[in-house]
Amino acid sequence: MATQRRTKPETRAKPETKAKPKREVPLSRERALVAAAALADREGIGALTMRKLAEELGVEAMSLYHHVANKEEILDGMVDMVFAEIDLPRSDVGWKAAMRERGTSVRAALNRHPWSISIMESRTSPGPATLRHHDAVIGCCRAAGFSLPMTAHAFSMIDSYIYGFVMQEVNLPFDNGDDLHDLAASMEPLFAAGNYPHFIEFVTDHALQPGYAYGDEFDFGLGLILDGLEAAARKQRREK
Amino acid sequence: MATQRRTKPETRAKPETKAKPKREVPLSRERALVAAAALADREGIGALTMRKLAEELGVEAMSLYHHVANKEEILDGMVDMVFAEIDLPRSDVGWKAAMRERGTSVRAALNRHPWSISIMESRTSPGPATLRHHDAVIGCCRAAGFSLPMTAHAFSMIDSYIYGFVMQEVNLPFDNGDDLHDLAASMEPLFAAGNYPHFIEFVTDHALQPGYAYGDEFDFGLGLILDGLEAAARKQRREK
DNA sequence: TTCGTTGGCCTTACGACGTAAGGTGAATGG
DNA sequence: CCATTCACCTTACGTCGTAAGGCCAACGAA
Repeated sequence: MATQRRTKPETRAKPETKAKPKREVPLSRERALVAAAALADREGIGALTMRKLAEELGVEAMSLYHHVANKEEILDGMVDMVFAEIDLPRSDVGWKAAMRERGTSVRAALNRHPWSISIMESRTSPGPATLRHHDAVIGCCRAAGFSLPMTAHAFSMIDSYIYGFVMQEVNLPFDNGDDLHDLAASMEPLFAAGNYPHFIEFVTDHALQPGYAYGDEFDFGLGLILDGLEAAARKQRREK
Repeated sequence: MATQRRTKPETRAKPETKAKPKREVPLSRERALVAAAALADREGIGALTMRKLAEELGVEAMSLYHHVANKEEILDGMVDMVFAEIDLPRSDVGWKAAMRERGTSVRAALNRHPWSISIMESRTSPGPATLRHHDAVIGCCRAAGFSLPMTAHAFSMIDSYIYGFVMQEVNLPFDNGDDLHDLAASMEPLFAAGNYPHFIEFVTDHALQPGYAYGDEFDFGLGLILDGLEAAARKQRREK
């Protein structure tokens, strides 16, 4: 019938000969989101522009708008992709272990994609993976016998802690011991005046000591929160 | 040297007669920062541009660069202004009460200036008010007999929780019960498919109930954390 | 075969943005 | 009285998100 079908091998075989090489795989919302996340991982969220993203995909900027409404939608999609990476709480262990693992997984995902925490906080419409994640967390609490108010407490508290922790962790002005010492050196003049005595003691005698890593604080806090929630849940059950 | 004359009365007396009315109070870093914060409070951080800020001050955009190096420096200064608003922990009450009050004050300040949490996380060089605040918090813990590691735990944990909580609180897609119901209505199609059963139960049977306000969760979590820290500090002291 | 129609991608253009470079004019200090 | 200084302005550049519309290959129907 038609002279040229999409599947005709010759037309596919030598795309380079044409001025406009036919794309073997067409642009799509999914391809755009994956490329956007990869670009943000590699060069930072500030480098994610519609033009750069398009270039990455071998396309012009405006072509993206045939698959997403605007840049906001890309950011929304990226956040949802991060949530899709997070392990849902397991149902074959107690709620505490499940929540600990889930929290660790959230932290890991947000650290793998440091841009995510910064765009999460301006996004307002959760995607399906996000909803699935929230649903599983609530389900985990409910399965453990938490009342709805107690579930709200646990949900709010654990996630607040994780987000706040990662927010600080991701933005530490150093990535290793060397940077840390450089930073300390650069703050010397500030300290010279004798201000901030407790802060300087804390930094020099503790944070700068070999073996200290801020990230190690995470487990302490998460454990303390889970223990506290356990006690609160028990107490509430007793009073009921 | 006399860098600033400004006090000569006649020159100041009739500014309106000139084509270029002489500013009665000259531009300065401080005026710029105050105006920037006010503008961000009023129209959101997205509306804070060098041109709008300048206009606010009756000046052209480039004039700002005689008082600040760049926009980053303005953002840094704004964050420090917010820290300056926060009550330092009192020293005339126990550490727990002091920390509770301080936490409440932090939350209030961050809520008064919803843009602050979003720019805090990209800022890396703390200003004097920020350092003063951190110093006071560390000093409060130390005065209560906390070891340096315990101080690190408390500091990290409390602030992570507060920042994470405010980050969620500030970005709730609703400001009141009406918005909340609108939102719920808009999510109806998502729920119709029977997905997210726990989430929907949680929202309809708890979060949407009259009298529930997310902000009320704050005190529960802060209290639980402070109780947990108290127990941990006591235990550590016993083991020492 | 021919011929509209469709739809994926491109071109051009606009009004923001941050800010580099250099100008201008009034107050200052010699 | 004049040279200097300095606070503020003008102009301009490159980049951003994206509106509007064009182009062309692949298709369905005639």
